[in-house]
Amino acid sequence: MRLSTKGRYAVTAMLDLALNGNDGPVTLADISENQGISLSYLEQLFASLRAKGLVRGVRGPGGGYYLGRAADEISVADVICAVDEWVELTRCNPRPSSADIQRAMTHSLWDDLSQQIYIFLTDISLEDLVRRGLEREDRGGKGAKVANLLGLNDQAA
Amino acid sequence: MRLSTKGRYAVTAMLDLALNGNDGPVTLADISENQGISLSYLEQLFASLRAKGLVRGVRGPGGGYYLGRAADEISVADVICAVDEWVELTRCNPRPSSADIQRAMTHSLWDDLSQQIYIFLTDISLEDLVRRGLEREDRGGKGAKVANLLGLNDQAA
DNA sequence: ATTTAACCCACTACAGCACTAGGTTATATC
DNA sequence: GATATAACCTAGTGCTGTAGTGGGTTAAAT
Repeated sequence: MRLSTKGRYAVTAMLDLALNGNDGPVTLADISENQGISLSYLEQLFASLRAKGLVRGVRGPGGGYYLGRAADEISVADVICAVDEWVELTRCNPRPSSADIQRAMTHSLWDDLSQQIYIFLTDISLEDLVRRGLEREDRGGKGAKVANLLGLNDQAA
Repeated sequence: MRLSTKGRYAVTAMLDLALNGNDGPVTLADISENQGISLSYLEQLFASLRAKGLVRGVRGPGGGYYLGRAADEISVADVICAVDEWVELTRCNPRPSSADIQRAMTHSLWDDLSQQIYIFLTDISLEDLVRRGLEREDRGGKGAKVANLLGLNDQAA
């Protein structure tokens, strides 16, 4: 398991789709402006996402991207794995020294942890994130929350 | 939250200390050989770990490193945060456009997730990892497990 | 026919990872 | 006290992956 800015970009872009995909497809140009990511970099990310069936592209004018499945059927782990492609080769020496054995020990313990993180992220869907975010908007609605996020409550917006 | 090979190196090195720290301090030279990490890189990592009090160095011959606290008092999050130092700057524009607002939305959702992962890793101690690993050695003891890890069960070791 | 926007490919600037190579200090041993 | 050990420190460097630029082509709507 790996967790980098690349994964974050992918997840936030997917959240963008989840939030705005209801009224037609979302263009990469929109996401690029929303998220402040370059268009071509997004194209690379979405090529990976598309290969895993996580998004569906619609060509031509009025086109863009939809989520490939329902938001509650796409886990955070799905998205991160799609763009990160870790191969994690644990090569085994034919004649292991005691150092090799130590390495295998700690490495296997790390793998356990990695597996636990993976399972954890598998259980969180895009829908979960969106709903949990919306739940905190009891008072004031979406605008107030965003304004609060931006630290705008005491100034003009 | 960030999760890279650097964090993995730090955690496996700390696990090395947890496993071998009972009979005297562990030298970085040992860890370097065990884990296949360069000595100087380990020194850099341990400088960070030392700064956070996660390890305690003993100088001179027979010296090395101990864990700074008991293994059940050191979480995986502690270790990863010590070496990764993510600053995560979320700058706010004085006059936010609708794109800024979209960005703040998805960014805050990501932060929620990041927070959840952090809490998750805070609840896992080095002791947990070691014990959980040892628990699977019911049959055959440590040697058999390691041999199995190395795929050695059918060949000479 | 033209425009839109997905889709594709090659190349490049940059940051952080991991290493190399030199030091200096503290301490145990002879 | 001389010596060896191993922590501790600093500067520099190659490498890998990130993120971007700049060109394309294809499919579909107008």
